[in-house]
Amino acid sequence: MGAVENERHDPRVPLWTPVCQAIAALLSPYAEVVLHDPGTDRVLAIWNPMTSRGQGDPSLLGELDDLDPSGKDVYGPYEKLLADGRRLSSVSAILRDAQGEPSAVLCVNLDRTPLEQAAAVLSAFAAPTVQRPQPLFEQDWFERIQQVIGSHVRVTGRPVERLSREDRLTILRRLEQDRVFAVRRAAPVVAGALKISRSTLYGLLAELRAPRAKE
Amino acid sequence: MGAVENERHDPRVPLWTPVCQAIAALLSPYAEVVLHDPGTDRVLAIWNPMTSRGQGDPSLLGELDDLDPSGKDVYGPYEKLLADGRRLSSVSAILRDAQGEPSAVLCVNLDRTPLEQAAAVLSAFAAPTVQRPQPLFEQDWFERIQQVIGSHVRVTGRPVERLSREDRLTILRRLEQDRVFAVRRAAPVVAGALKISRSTLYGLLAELRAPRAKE
DNA sequence: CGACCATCTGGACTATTTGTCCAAAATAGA
DNA sequence: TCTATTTTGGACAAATAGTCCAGATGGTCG
Repeated sequence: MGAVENERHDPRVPLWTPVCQAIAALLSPYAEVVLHDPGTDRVLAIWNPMTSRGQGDPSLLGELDDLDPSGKDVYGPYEKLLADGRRLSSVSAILRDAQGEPSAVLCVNLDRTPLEQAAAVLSAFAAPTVQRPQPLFEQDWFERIQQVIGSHVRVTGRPVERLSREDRLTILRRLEQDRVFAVRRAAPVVAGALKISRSTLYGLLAELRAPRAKE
Repeated sequence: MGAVENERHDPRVPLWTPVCQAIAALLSPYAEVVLHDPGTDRVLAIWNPMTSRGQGDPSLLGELDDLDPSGKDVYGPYEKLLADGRRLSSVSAILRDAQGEPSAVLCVNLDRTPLEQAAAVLSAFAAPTVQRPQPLFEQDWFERIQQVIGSHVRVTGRPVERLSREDRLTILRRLEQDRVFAVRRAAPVVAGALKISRSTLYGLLAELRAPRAKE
């Protein structure tokens, strides 16, 4: 930890330390508590770190992505995935000083993996051995694409070649909901099926995924 | 502990009592252990009874339904439903004397309800509130992983930490069949769930996928 | 105990896939 | 035809997937 000195005396750290420590202690060892400086976008302090981040490091993970100042100060819990496969539940909160000005951003990352494993063990314990008949899994993501597009074409009566922009957005919204793009190589296949270029595909997707950027 | 005059001296009861008592103690208070007489179809003894049956009562629940003497002596676990809605997992075993003759039938009935409730609590803990838009398609790949691994662990009795190389290959073969690795980011999750490194994971996978390289 | 074998690990590295960007071409409309 | 919008191909940048290997680990056997 290099740049410790110049932030050691940041008044915000001692201010929020008790809360953070309490949370970290309560949820240890499965939760990491991070205090960010929203101005410099760096870590002010961290308790029980799960990644290799330390104080002064830039805020990774996009924890501060879209903390729009409209309305709520608490975000999540939403899901995050670590490189090593752990699944986190994260909540963030904007901490304000006495004047109501944003002072720091608090993030709590809880590793859900052990809980989920425990749940799996418990629910499987002494359960009948007969396996569930396997939900077909994602064999059919390909068919699914055909299906969604085909059905839309049939409903609107427009052939794939001349669907409107809106049509395509609708279809993509649907495929996105169905998590089709969580399957490797699905994107180019969809582009092909829609007879549009990969660029366009990603453009439309970005539009969908953007919270409310447009308008 | 059940004991009635006219059967007090049945030599089978003292013979099997230690095992039954041990099982009952281990799983108490959620399991009932019953010792049946396959000849008279009556209860020889019962520990930790969950229903109102007692010693000498006729064997209810059809626990002895189809214990065909061909091959295995252990049956289940299969599911049973109690009148009050509790879900039981049951195993039965034919106990044989020194001559190999059927001596008694052991049934263990485990009440799964509290476990299932606990599992529900655990899996809900800190789960993202906004997620799960559509269970339509399979986002279940994660659960699937838990399921496959969990079931293997249960069957072999080995905890995840000390599965053998073969165990892991078996599990991976299964996951591969289920196309789990066609899902983005599945690999590190599997590695994490198996408690092995990403390297090892890919090594084992390569071994599986190699046509006939090994030998 | 110590050598030995098999396997696993962390990390560096390469390959493939995903996602972004932009200037130019295509298309739709008035 | 002229203009505004959208699409396209292709160049990049970023993220994931997969490979490789030297060293760590763990179990076995004399």
